[in-house]
Amino acid sequence: MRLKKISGAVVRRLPIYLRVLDELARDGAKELVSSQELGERAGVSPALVRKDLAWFGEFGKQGVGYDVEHLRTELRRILHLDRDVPVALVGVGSLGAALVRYFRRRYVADPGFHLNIVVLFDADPAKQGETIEGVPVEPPERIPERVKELGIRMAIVTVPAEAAQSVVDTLVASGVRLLFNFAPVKLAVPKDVHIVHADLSLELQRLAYYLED
Amino acid sequence: MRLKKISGAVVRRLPIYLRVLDELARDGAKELVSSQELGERAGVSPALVRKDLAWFGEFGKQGVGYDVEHLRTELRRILHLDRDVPVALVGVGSLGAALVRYFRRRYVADPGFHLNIVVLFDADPAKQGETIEGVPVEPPERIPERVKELGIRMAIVTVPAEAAQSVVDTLVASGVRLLFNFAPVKLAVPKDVHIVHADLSLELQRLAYYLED
DNA sequence: TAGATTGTTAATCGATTAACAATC
DNA sequence: TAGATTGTTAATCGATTAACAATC
Repeated sequence: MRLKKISGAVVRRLPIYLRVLDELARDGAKELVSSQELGERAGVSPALVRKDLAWFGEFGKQGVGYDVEHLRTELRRILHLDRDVPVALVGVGSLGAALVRYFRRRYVADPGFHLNIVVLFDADPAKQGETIEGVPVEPPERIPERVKELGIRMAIVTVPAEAAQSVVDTLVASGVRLLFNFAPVKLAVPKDVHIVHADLSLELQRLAYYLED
Repeated sequence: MRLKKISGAVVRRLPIYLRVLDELARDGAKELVSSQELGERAGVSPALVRKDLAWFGEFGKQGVGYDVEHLRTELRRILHLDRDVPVALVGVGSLGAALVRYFRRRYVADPGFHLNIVVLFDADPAKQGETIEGVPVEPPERIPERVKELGIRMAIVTVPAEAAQSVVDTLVASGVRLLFNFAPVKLAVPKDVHIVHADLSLELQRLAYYLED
């Protein structure tokens, strides 16, 4: 039940807070954390930490701080990371394959990481039937069928730029609503579909701006 | 000569404009582009396009628009993408190797893409001496020496989280000022060092927020 | 109780949009 | 010239910070 629309800037910080809480829980030194310390570790001001969390409820105790375990549980719930989320990846080139390894290993090693790549798609027949980290590669024609079977609502797109829009259309038509796109193109999607762009070339180019002359 | 400090939000949009101009130049249909069309293709309002560009000079003609080739040249210059920029990559795991392939192929295929990965470093002796896309892998001990020899001011960091801070310290001490970091940690660096974080797990986790309940 | 820290409101800051005179 | 579009200023919007009463 979300009363107000939470801004993207706030949502972007939630996983950072969660990561800090995971570290605090792992080190186990303290059961409580203040907005001061949480902010310091997350790279955010204490006031903003309190304001961000207050959108979702009253998780702290005045004069005391936040209970690490409790806040962790709440943040996991808010982020829907309290249960497994099946994810598809389309485009098993070197970047796609690297991401499968990266996320699958994380999933296996970390019981708190509920994002699970369960199926891969690639148009290259030579790759179909292969597995990467135990996950099978299937032909793109099977996207609608498999997405429905597996209840997939999130997908990673690592196909070449020319193929991206058509792959995304198929994914969206099949019911996928959350996309993590690595193709260097602007994608057209319905308003209820969320896209995060990881445009690595743009990021590297933007760094070049800061080269001193 | 930069009179005002340009905000990060503006800098982030410059490579997007450049990409749109590259597309327009490739298609070759028009020599002129309006802030209206440039904005539409870049996903930005026309007013913001004009305001962003105006920070750097007067590139347009009233009543006419912007000359595609001229604006392209100017943006390349502003972004320091008018000449080759040598880049190092540290951490040749599957993600690092995938990025080398991705960026090297782009560099070879696209004469306008001046970001060139010229040296790789990895602590694994089994990888040292290997090459990826023709680029040699060397031991991290050689970072200071090679960075100086090659005049490197930009590096991509794809080492495990535990190793990231120490690698970054070495890079910075060797003269690197621009970092593209894929390790899921906050890094401490001097004020004159610029970091772009590509924290892929955080991005995927933030998408999960939008899973409907 | 006294000290600490939250949750929240008001003030500030910065970025985007609207509007329009200048001018091609 | 008339129409179009820039460059720029003022208005608006949204996000962050400062401040503090509430309260543990």
